[in-house]
Amino acid sequence: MARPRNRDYGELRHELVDAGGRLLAAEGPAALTTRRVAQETGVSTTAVYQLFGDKAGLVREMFLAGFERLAEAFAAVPRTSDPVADLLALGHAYRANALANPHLYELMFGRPIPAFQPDAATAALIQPTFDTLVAAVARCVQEGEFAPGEPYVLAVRINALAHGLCSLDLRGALGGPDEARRHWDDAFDTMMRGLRAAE
Amino acid sequence: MARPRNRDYGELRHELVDAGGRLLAAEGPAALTTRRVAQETGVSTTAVYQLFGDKAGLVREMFLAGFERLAEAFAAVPRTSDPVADLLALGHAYRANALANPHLYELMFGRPIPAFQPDAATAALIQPTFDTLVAAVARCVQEGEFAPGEPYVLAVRINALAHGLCSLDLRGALGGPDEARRHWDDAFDTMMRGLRAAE
DNA sequence: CGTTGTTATGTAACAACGTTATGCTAATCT
DNA sequence: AGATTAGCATAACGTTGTTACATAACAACG
Repeated sequence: MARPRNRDYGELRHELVDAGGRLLAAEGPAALTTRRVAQETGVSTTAVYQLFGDKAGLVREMFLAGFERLAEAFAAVPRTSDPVADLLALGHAYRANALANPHLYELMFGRPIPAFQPDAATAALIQPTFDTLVAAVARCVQEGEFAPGEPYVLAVRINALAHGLCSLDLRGALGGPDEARRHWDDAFDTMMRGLRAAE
Repeated sequence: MARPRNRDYGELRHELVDAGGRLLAAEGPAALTTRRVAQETGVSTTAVYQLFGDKAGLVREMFLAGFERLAEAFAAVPRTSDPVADLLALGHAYRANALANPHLYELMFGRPIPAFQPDAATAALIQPTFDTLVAAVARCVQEGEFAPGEPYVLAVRINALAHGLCSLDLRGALGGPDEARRHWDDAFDTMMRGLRAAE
């Protein structure tokens, strides 16, 4: 009856998201225009609207791709017999991911493109990434390293510190690379000390 | 020989910054256009360019006004004999300020308007606001409540946690108002525990 | 007091943006 | 093979930031 609808699953979709990712990483959110994304991919802007509805739809895909990358970085962190060390390793993976692509990090945790704001459905899709952190915290509690507490709540605490530090770092408020790294490690030391079970 | 240049110090300047602040607070960064700001003030867009150079110049002024407001909120926090309680009060003032005007908070600590990025000179102007926090931390160290440490470094740690929590809160990731408040208080309890001097 | 040089401001236009109406192309089903 | 319809390009619309131009206001000088 009709031409097949590879609309949602075509590879053009992936190419556009990829081009958008490259543009964002290289030149920042201001360079992320539908025209440039289309041009880089060798198609017209119409493709973006056909495949994603509007620019926010494309950005939404880039947003989710960012979280997938973060989830992969988390998955690559080995699990040892020291739950606290594992938690700190997760933190370093989070930090490395942020520093590797600052603009993408801002897209994931800030709001550099006013037209895009993750809705509830989108927010739900990134929950698994956060759950990795919750699980690592739960291990620390179960093995008696942390004082008793609901792992989810403790994870929020750690997440807040991590995000705050990355945010300051990307703004250049933490000094040079070495100094920034020291801030990170020392801040997590303090946080771990606060979470530790009483001796 | 010439007309006086009230260019930099006229009250029109203040009116435009004010109108921009109202627009940002009420409708968010997408509504902050030079045309609307000019229209609200009853002048033409040219005035913005004459007084501020470009849109980023106007936004820069709004940015600084935001930090002045925060500094005032900090100054209104009374100083008691309990330095840790005073520090926590400073934190609550920070939080209240963020929740009172989320869009302004994002302008101050995020990057919702790509055209505006605070340069080094602008960043230097907001240092005094941060110094208030450093001073409060220094008291905690001097009076033996906190373990010895450089106050500036400890303040960064606290600032990171505060910003991370506000950021999550404004994104709605902390649940309802009561739950968000509990997250804040508990997170600061943990941080204070980590900073405390050994008994 | 009028001329002159400079500033303040409005008008109108520019390029670039997000978006959409229109229509051609080509792939699939009957 | 012909009909049907998704996929995409062309070209336009309205809005954005910005600027060239013109005009009006004002202070200093003759």
